[in-house]
Amino acid sequence: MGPTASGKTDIAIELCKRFPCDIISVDSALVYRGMDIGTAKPDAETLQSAPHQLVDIRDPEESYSAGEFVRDAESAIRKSFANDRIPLLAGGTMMYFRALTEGIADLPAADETARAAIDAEAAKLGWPSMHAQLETVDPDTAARLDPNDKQRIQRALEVYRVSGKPISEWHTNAASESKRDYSFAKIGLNIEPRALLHERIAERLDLMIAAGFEQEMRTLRARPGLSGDSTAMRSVGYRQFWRYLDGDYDAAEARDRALFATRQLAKRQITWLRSEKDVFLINPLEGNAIATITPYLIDFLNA
RNA sequence: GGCCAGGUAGCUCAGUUGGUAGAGCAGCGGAUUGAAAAUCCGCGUGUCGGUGGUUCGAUUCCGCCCCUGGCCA
Repeated sequence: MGPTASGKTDIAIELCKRFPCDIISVDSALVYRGMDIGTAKPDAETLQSAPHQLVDIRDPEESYSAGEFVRDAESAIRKSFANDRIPLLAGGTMMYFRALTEGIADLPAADETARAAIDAEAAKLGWPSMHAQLETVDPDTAARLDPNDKQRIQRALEVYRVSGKPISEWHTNAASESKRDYSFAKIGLNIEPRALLHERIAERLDLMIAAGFEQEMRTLRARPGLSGDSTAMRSVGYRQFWRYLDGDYDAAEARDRALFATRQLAKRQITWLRSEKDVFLINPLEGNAIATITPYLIDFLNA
């Protein structure tokens, strides 16, 4: 696990050459078909020689979620073990990692109808008012959410409306730990100092643009079911280039905005990483990363 | 060379009728339970271009100089 552009894919593929691993992607954007360049998805050839589970499993019009990920990942992990292989989870969607390793409450799934209704109300009344509404049905959740945190307020209201039960109650009730007969060796990748990560991010973004990211965007924009509000199109890079193609600003500004968004993403990922317990942290630029990881992994596997 | 407009935070700019200044963006820190590459919260000392002068006090007024842009030669 680690921030974007820290070299996770390369290291995962190297590890596969030394251990009998099955790579399972932990990435909320790689799940989408047709979003290849802007997500830095490994190319077809690489995927052929080093197959990744949970890549290209959704169309960009569809949604995916942490809950679905946990189910899919657990299923892939079981299959891998059944074949006497080692599941290697690789990616940067830190909430997915957290949900998988710490468990996630068994909550009602997303409900498009309820969300649309809440959005419509919020457009009229504003989110602070929706927050006040939440306070009357679920004061505990309202207390921990900022009145402007639309996404979480919406989710809390949605759960209450579709189930009649506050989300805080779901959380406390569903504390049942799923019993696992395996444990995780957490390997965290990070590049320090930050400026070095920023350089890699900029280089990679310019490579994406040179590789035809704009054409990929045009193809996506031609899909009738997609809009700038689509979940997939809110991804880093895609969001900024969508607006560029809308004519809101020029290509140079799109590139800059995408760059900023990527750095901000990396920062949030690093915040998750810092709070992660029992991580074996390495800097891929210092020494030989594989040589550092190998003894750690062997110890873990022996234990 | 002359005239005009500017030179204030990393960037774009606001402002101070003279009491040493503040927004947006960037950056940094944090939160994170089915959208998470999402969503949200917090953090603002910078020779106010330089130098003289007036003043109790100048980033603010005046002189000179430097730089940038435009117009005129």
